[in-house]
Amino acid sequence: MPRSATDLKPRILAEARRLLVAEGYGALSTRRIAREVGCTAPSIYLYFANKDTLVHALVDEGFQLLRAALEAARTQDDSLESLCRAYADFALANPEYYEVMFHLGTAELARYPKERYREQRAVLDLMAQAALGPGPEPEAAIRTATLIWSSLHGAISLHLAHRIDKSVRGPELLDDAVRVAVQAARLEPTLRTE
Amino acid sequence: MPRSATDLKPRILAEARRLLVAEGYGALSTRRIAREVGCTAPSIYLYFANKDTLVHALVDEGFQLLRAALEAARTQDDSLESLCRAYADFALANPEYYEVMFHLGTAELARYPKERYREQRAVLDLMAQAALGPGPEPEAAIRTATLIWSSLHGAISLHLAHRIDKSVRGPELLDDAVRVAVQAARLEPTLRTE
DNA sequence: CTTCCTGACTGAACAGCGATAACTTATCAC
DNA sequence: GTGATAAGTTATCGCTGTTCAGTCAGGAAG
Repeated sequence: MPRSATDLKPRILAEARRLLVAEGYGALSTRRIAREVGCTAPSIYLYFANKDTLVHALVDEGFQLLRAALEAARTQDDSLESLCRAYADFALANPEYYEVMFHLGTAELARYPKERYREQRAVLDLMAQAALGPGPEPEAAIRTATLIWSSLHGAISLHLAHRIDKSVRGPELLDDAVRVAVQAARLEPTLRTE
Repeated sequence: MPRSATDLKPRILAEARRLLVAEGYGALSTRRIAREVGCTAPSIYLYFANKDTLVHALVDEGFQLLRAALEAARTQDDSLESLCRAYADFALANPEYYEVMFHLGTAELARYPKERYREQRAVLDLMAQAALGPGPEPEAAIRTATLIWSSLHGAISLHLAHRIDKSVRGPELLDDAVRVAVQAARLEPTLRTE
């Protein structure tokens, strides 16, 4: 067996990704990844400082995928609604990614380096542009985009966790959430002064 | 050291609650609880089938607290807005409870017995009543209430996870989310047919 | 050809986790 | 007193993330 030139790092990452998607976050253990890849657990620490940084790499991947999905949607239909729908579709199509991106416990999440929040910001900026255009008030746009985002995230999050009453069908709720988000964008300027 | 009559079960539960609130979900381990209580880890299994059921007991506690908070708010001001605000206040005042109630990983969450979703339903019913009153269409009320709930939950969830852009102040976002939720309740009947 | 170094990798180990089985002990009924 | 029952223990299993000392291949230098 050749020692080097195995390019272990991408193989570890690939296996982590595969395990995440196939068996969920709970199946992500350094030893399991190592076994699956064909090396020993300590080898992982040659390429990742700890398990957190490995998981964070997957989080980053998730945000890249999400951003790509949103940008693809925007080239087809540059409306806020289509953007929201693309966001929801991404979450439903990649629940494991969405979980690792947003549902890590607050403790794990706190270890995610703050600078990388830029990835999220980029996603938000897409929404902000769609909501208000590149207007003269970027702060208001971010505020509105955050509101839209949180509305979407709430419905998606409850839906993925199977916490929605059975009499409320998931897709309908998501449709409604998108509509509410769009409405929120229109109403937001007037909400505050009401 | 007296053997029996120590009433271990409530002490275990109390210590679990204390650890959850003081150090977060990550600090909840059977061994830690046992050490803190002054017994050994297997003793916990005399009163709880496994760690899940212990955690689920805390989840139930959380829902009871939430429900009590909502009902208290309703006696003061029977409006949807005050109910939403009470919900948000509960989450911000008890972030650890909110985390254990809603941010358990999907795997852990799937083990929570479905019958106990009634607790959540009760909370939802409060919102539904406030939104539409005890009208003739309970299904529509539940749908609207779910929409309101998801909007609130999204903003709270992102806020508690510190995922809100620093230019958007948390309380403002929550205020906006409450307003959007209230608007959603008013608009919901017309959303679908738009 | 030998020596030495470097970098990749491993085996063994540590502390902690949830959980189980087998054992001991205290209490109470008879 | 004796036996049953319940409560709590010790010891253990298999798992986790992580560290450390050691091993071994490949290449460079002499």
